[in-house]
Amino acid sequence: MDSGVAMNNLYGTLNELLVKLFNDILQIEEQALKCDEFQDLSISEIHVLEAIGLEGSRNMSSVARDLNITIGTLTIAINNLLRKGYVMRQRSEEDRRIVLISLTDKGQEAFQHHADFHDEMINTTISRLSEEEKKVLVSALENISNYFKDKYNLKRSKAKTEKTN
Amino acid sequence: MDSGVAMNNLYGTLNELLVKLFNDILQIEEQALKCDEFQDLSISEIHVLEAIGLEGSRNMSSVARDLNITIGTLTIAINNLLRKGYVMRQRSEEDRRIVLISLTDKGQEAFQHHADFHDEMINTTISRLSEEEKKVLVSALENISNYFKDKYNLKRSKAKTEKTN
DNA sequence: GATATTATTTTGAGAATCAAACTATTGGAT
DNA sequence: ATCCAATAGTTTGATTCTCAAAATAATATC
Repeated sequence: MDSGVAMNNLYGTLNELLVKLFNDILQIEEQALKCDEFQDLSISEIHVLEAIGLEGSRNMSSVARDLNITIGTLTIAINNLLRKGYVMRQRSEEDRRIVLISLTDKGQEAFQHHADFHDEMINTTISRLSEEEKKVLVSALENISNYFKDKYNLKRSKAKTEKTN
Repeated sequence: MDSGVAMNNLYGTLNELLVKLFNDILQIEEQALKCDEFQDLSISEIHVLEAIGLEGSRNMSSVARDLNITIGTLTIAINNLLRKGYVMRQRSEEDRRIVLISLTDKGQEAFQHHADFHDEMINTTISRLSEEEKKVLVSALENISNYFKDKYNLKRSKAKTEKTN
């Protein structure tokens, strides 16, 4: 609520920092993407590539579920990624209703590029923190995460290996 | 999810936590919004209300800059918020080119509702940390934030020290 | 074989966004 | 004073992301 009590500026500081970091990361992800050879990919599209993953083919439904978008939305995204040469689409032989999608070589490169960005961001962050800071940071983030999970019952995207088919 | 956090696997833990938190926060913000009386507000629109703020009027340019959107985009958002009764719009008397926008009572209530969500999130996090840990967390986040700001030259949205309430 | 179920695509619509063209106002320079 | 450049916003046209609902196609069930 309105937290009228004392409220040393720790609260304000922390709130500001988190909001700032959140905005920053969104911007950075966007920026890190656009600067390179994969300029024709949007953030959403990168997330689709991420969800498809490097290992083999996945069907539309499971990928859409992981991304928390409808299959219709995914169909459109895949159409575009297909046109740009990042993914392949083929029908399953066993069950011809099912559409299997997978990354092309180009798609795998884009995937890797994005993964590298994540790596660098995390590694650089870690390297700048003391051992104690690392512990506290992880513990604080776990706290927030658990609090969220309890309080709102979230649909978590891809928590498991998702081979239930 | 192990809370033991072997430090050698810190990278994976942190990466996972961040990705998870990101998805969560987006979903929760949406959800926390929709559940209540302000169902006709989107996340983007709430962010506009946030940027306008409780204190007096602001002009279009500065709000757009804070939100990292074009003035044209903001014009459209303001048109809708006006129609729904969340904001007021009037031209400045001193310089009639300038349009001043501010929150109506209803807009202020929506602002506060969103601020409460933030409050609760932060307070819950803080309350589980010791004094020492609080300091460490702030310092760690500041460290990361500054690194980002330096490395990518980010357009920062409103870093003003404002108190919620 | 008829019907129900499943997997996906298509269609129609609505936000959010941008760039570029346009309007209105102000501030200088002559 | 008048004309021109700069500034502040709005409008327009287009694109992307999204959903819900209708349509299509394949499989499963009875």
